[in-house]
Amino acid sequence: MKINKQDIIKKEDFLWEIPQTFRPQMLVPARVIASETLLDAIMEDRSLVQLVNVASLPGLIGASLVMPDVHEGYGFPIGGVAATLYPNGAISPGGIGYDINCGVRLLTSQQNAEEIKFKLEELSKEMYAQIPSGMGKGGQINLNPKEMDEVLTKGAEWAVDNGYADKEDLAYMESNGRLDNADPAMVSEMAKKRGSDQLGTIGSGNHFVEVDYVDEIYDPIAAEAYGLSKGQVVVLIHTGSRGLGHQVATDYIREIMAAMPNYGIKVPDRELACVPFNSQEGENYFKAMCAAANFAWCNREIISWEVRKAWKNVFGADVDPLKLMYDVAHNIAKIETHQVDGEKLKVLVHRKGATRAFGPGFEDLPKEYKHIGQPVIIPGSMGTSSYILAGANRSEKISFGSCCHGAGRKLSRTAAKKQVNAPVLKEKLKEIGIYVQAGSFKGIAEEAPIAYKDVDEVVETIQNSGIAKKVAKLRPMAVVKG
DNA sequence: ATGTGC
Repeated sequence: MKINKQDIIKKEDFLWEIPQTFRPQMLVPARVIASETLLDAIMEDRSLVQLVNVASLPGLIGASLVMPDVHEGYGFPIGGVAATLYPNGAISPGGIGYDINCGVRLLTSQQNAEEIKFKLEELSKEMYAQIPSGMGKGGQINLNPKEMDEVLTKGAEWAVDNGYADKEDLAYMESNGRLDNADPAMVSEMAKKRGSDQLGTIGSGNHFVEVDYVDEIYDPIAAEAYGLSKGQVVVLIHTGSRGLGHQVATDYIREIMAAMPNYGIKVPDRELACVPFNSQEGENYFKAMCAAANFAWCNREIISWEVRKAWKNVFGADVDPLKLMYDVAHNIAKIETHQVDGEKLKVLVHRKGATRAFGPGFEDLPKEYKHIGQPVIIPGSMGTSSYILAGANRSEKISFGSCCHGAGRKLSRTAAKKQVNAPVLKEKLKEIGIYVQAGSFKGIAEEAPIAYKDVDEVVETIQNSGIAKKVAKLRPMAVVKG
């Protein structure tokens, strides 16, 4: 299948549509949120073919959607949103991704960039020492089976109960860092074993811990509500459920592929394997996915503990504590209520490389954010800007309350490695005041800024589409990578 | 993304 420009209709500025009539198996139209230039870039890979494939999944409603940072992924595009009818529509592990509850959080300090500049190199080294990173790497905490089950059930709350964090953090996390449908019994022993020493570790690839400063404020009222001010030093943490979530995805993709024929489901790409949510396999996967999501929230909480420890070691025990601004998941499926064609429906929203972005009035928000909308955290690539946005009510109308999740990959990892001289890049970043601490030059090359789309353009497109609005821009000062 | 691959 090939998709050409003439197959795409401009619905409005920044919203494009491949109509349902494009392919007989489509149940709904496929939509793209993008500027014209980004749309051209999106057409370079298989993202739109995958988007059209998603539009044929059983129970899919409204439209299959992609964000301006989209690129191709396993079956589903990364940067995609798919809502299926609950409880008899499809659930598909490929629509969530291998790194279940990969996500981002932002910690805010009371210090400004000028004040900490002279300690930056020391800080980046101390953070690198405190935060285990890299492929297959374990950390300090070894969970016994009972503790593992508690983590899978309680999520970030486990970190609070065990002295790694204060209770206040929980209010500042999507779903309070805990999904109630989790069932540890649905997670394989292999997955538990792989995760047993991985709490508090970032892993590799695009995962990182980064010290940034607030470079620009676009919306002073929202910024004040979120506790952001110009020049302020903040910390971005990007990671997920590590080997545990990966194993859950592996286990259930296999099981669901085998079970699919029993439900008479045929999909255009085997990587879209799915079953009805209310089938045995579907329910088991959902319970395991929720457990893996809880593991990821606990992981980001323990990493925050490590960052806070490094902070005290460098700035002294009585430095003002780092506060959690917010924590968002961007690889997850959630049961939500949405208005579709004038009808209120319960749906399972698959967000794969997409962030929840409900607007003002949304219930699951701390009270000081409720009139602003949900914070959306958009990390850029290494050495470029990141953004804090606020979800807008328009997202509830056109994107099932979702927004983009990053800059979006432009080059494959292999292509990036060919083009980038990592030691030179590391030096160049240091010259412009960004300290990179990485376990491997391979990781630096794969994550080089040229491997990514222009985050400024992606965020501008989001703002113009109306699904979220810009609150602040962040600039990096120090990066810890795997 | 991932103890990097049927």
